[in-house]
Amino acid sequence: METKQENKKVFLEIVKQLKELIDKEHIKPGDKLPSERVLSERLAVGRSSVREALRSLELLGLIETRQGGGTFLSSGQNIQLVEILSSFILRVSPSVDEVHTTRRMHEKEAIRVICSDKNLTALPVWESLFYKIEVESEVVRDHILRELIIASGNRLSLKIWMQLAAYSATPLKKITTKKEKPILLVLLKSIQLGFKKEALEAYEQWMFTIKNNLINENQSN
Amino acid sequence: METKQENKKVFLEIVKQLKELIDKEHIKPGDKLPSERVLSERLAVGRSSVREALRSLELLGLIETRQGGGTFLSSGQNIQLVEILSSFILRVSPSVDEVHTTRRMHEKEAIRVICSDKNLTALPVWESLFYKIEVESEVVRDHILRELIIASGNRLSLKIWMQLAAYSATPLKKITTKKEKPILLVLLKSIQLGFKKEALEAYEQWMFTIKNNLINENQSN
DNA sequence: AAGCGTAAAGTGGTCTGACCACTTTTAGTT
DNA sequence: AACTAAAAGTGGTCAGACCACTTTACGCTT
Repeated sequence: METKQENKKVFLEIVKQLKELIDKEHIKPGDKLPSERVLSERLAVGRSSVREALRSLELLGLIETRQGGGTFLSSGQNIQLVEILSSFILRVSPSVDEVHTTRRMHEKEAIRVICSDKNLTALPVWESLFYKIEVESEVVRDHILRELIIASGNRLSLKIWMQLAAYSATPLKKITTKKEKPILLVLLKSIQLGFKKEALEAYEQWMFTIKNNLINENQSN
Repeated sequence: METKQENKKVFLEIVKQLKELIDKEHIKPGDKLPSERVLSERLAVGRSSVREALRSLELLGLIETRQGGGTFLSSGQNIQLVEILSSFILRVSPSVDEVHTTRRMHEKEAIRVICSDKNLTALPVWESLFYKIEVESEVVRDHILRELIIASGNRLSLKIWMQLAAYSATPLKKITTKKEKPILLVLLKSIQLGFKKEALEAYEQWMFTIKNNLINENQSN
């Protein structure tokens, strides 16, 4: 009677136990999971139930399966997710513009958070980026943005952003020295000083520059 | 030899066919899907394969299952997704604070977008909310926030927000007349006038009030 | 004829065993 | 030591059997 709370579906319970097993056995992305038959024995459930759980995780892109080989903890991204979710839930796949707007939202918020926290503005990564931009000049844009969001400390936001970034791949990935470089330096310097307003302005300028670059690219084609 | 491209896994193929079936038969959210046995016959596959596909979609929250009742196309939210995804990918489930911060981010951005667009500030829904708050006083907070994001026009942001909102269910769902009401009226009025700064300030005040309410609630226990 | 209660049918939940296709390992031969 | 073929391991799929639960249908009572 009192066990009604625990009366979850078995395959969901397996998903949960699978996660615990991964943690406990220190299975890392790319590593092999126990075979279906072994799992079914260890968890004392039927193989079909194990398969239902594994198939679910596969659709989510969390594991990869090779027939005859085994089941492996996934390492990379999972593009199917976005596609399936959007085709089922939204019924209309999100427009390019929506993805773009949403990822920009997360980036701007990261800047706001960082500028408001002295511990974050003093992070060594800003010096590092400074150096890379000024000397190497071969920095990928998304890398900088990623660092911003990582620094903001919101891992959930980072995860969402990575999904969006993977979805809206930018044609021009690396910075163009001429115009972008000075703007980026202003952005980073503003961040280091905690100048929120200035940082956001530089960010907007940066996005504007990127946009113009894209237009020029398209025209030359 | 040339069929190697189509050599997809059966359960993925079923997921695809299931989607087509839903479209073709005009199955709407809440409607019942054919039974597992029927599906297995119609698609000429084993019932276990059908189940693997259905269980996958269930984990995604796209369908709901009632034992003895049937399988239904999901209508509402799906909590599990965020939880499972984050627990597997992030390896650390997002803290309550992260979920909270992220959903607030989307709410604030919606306010910014709305205030910057005359077409949006003039939306009839603001009058409607105005009326509900002032007269009925029984409005659910999340409902107001949801309208904000809907109005902002970013369906993707809305989708993400709904996930987060479902995850961080607020104990106090309805507005408390005494303190919140005037703040909310300021918020809505500011939006109608396109006063971005004032609207955001009112929003922050609102969140502050809610936070205080929660603290008081906890103390009285 | 209407209402009710029970039996039957329908449906998801789970397990078992079997077979196939493919990969990895093992063992044996050269 | 290198190569090859057999064996073991593993995922992929199917069929059948029960169980627990819900919905439907039927027959009885009123």
